[in-house]
Amino acid sequence: MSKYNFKEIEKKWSQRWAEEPVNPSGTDKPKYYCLDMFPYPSGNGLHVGHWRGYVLSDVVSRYKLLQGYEILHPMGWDAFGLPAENYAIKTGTHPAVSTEESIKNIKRQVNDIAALYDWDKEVNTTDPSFYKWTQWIFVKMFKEGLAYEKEMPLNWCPSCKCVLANEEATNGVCDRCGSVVTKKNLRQWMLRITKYADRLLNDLEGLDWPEKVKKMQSDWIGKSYGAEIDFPVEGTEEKIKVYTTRPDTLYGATFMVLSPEHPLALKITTADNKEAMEQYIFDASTKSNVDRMTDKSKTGVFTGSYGINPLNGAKTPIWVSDYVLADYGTGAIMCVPAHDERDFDFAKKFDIPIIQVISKDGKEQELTEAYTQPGIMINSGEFNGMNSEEAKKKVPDYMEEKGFGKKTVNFKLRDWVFSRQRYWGEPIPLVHCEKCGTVAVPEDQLPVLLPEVESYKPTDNGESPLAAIDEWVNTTCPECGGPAKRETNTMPQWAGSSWYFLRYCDNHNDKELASKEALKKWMPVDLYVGGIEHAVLHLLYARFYTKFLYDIGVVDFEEPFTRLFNQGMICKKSSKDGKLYKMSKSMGNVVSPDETVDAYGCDSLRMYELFIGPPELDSEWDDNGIDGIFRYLNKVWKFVDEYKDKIIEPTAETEFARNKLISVITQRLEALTLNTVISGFMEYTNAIIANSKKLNGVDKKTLDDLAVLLSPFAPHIAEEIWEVLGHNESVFKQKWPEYDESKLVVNTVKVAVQINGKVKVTIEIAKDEPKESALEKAKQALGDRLKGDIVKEIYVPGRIVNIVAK
RNA sequence: GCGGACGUGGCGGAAUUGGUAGACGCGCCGGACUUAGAAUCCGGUUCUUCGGAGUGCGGGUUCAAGUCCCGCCGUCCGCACCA
Repeated sequence: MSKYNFKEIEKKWSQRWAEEPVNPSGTDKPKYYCLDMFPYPSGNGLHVGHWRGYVLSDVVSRYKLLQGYEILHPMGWDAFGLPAENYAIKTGTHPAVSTEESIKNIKRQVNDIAALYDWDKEVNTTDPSFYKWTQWIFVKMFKEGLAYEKEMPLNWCPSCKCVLANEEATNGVCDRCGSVVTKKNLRQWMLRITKYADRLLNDLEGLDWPEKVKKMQSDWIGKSYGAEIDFPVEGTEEKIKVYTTRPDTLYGATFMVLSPEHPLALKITTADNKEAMEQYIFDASTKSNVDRMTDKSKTGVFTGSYGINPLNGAKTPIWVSDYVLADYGTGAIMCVPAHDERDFDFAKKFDIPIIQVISKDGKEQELTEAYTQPGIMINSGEFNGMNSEEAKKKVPDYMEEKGFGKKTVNFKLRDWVFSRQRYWGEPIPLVHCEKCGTVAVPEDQLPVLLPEVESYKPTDNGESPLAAIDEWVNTTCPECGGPAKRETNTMPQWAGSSWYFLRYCDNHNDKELASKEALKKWMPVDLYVGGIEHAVLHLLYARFYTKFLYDIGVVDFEEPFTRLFNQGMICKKSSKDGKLYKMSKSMGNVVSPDETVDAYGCDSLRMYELFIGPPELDSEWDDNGIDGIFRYLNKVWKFVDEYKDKIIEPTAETEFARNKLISVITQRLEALTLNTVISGFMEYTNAIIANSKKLNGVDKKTLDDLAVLLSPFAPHIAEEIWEVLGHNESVFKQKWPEYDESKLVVNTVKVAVQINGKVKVTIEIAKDEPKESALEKAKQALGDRLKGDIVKEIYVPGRIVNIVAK
């Protein structure tokens, strides 16, 4: 008897597939585009956690292949970024060199997965033939007025020495390195993503994405409906525009607050408050995001001026406080302490009057905290007695009529800070000319190549290392031919990944980013698999890019990713403190796929990656867990070896087992409950083996179908078994087996018999046993355990008998 | 603070969506084979005082609840003064 020699089998088939790909391109079959989020080619290589998503997407790809689709399942490298650059600073190695080495190593590891990747379709964001088009898209955005330069206080990471987009600085820390982000006033390139806010929000609805991700995006976009209202400043010509979502509370406004950055903050401050105000504004400007967020105690300084409430003429003191954000709404608010928690805190601290204007029952109460619920309007002149939800609509109408304000919409989403002060990124293809201003590099001169530099070190003054290369910086203006200087900032890491999925469709094209036909054939992506960490960043940017390319007629769809799947992480107990962490070098809990493949083979690792737990949840790596899979594959191997020459005609029971296996695997695979697919394999191959023992043989169809069903999961052993069964053509040229529902019908079923809902015995009866006789048999089986008067009898055919007795 | 998800044996996890809780696997226990071990195979494995009890805790709806409702407790995730 031959042994399951996985090393030999896997070597044999990986060579065979390299010679003759099982997924030929250019067919007229329907398409299926299954995409992995492409990795950053880190020098650390892959661990078994990285495999998880790649195995999942490959299983789906191979399943679709067997269902008759032509598959696009590509892989590439998101290779710009800081680790290679930091390594260059330390060692002097050019990032391009270390990146290439990392790619070579990771590619070797990725090949171990035995995914369907067609390396002819590979993309690399740092390849000039790729970033030419990254720059081209930027030029298009620039020409459409979507890219603009602006000086403003920005998130600055003191460790990366680089500005960060809002999305990269959540919780006030740098997304990449965890350093506390500070503010720095800098002139930077911005992308007008806010122009797309409504579309980015509305189009979420039609996507087959995890609800969690959709919610994170819609929260990030943060649309709110409200009103802008003008408060004249008493004794001046100035007006302060405030934004509020609670116009119904306008009668309760007892003070106003400007953000420290508000242009009027100092201007309307009276002489005796000036010094304190200057100090406060200065302190606020040096406060980090983290401090501003974690310390929620209210501080502020009175300007000495008053605003006039346009609705009732009330005089409201104007304060300056850092709890009001400069870049949201108008940077100024009207404050209603009775109905807003933050305003309540502030009013209590600075002893400002609190006027209740909404009440639960229409009566005024002693408020110990802000009342934020809807209710009945009080103390509100002509609006008294009205429901506050109605007043929310009526007050803005009234204000509009009187010319005091208007209804508006606001978003939390900010424009995208797009320039970075680092070396290893795409140069922004712009030229600054004294005569012509800022000019885009003509499209036929792209790409603007990244030049060689002497030092990769970032500077503290917010300048890119590129700024030091005079011969590169100094150029001629493409418009007037006069002297000009190149833009020295580079693009953020996200630029290439915002459109790379388009390039896979037609990666050798040097005329366009991809041809219309290729895009039409493959896009949009049918299934996109990757980690939840990109819920907002990459996925939001990619959607924005796609919508822009749609608007300029490059693509004919508005959403790039039809279905999204976020796989969970694989964790392992740390050797340091015994607690569960995601795999990382620093926690000492990394399991290398190289060693695992060496010990158990690729097929076992692939199946264990799926078996480890529900694919969308984090799972714990168990060093012994893979043994169970390895035993299973050995068992299958032995079974085929033993029975391949003992072929019998199918019987009702072999047909039942075969059809059951097909139905279970297919249904669970469709639902992507892949952990239960594997347990389904174990359960029903056991049934098949038991049958075969009993009948001393197996029918041919069962063996064949088992090989085909197994092939997306354990491609090598499936292919080998398929050959052993006497077939010449690859198993991947076969059709996914279909099951016959009628073969799954059983005549007798085991039914639980309950007394008062507690199971006492089980009986075997006909599937469609009539109620009368089912109850009769149930009572018989219960015998004298059934006591008291029968109150009710329930019979669910095929399921349960329940007798209620008192 | 606000929002969301989750809580099932020693462990990872199943449960046809209200119908026999613990599938499948790990681990463990026993047996076979073996000089012995490894591997393999077979059997057992929620607890139990053998009456029963049991899906974080307490209530509720129902003939029937892991599943639905209400209230707690705990864990994880997202957002974080967005007016």
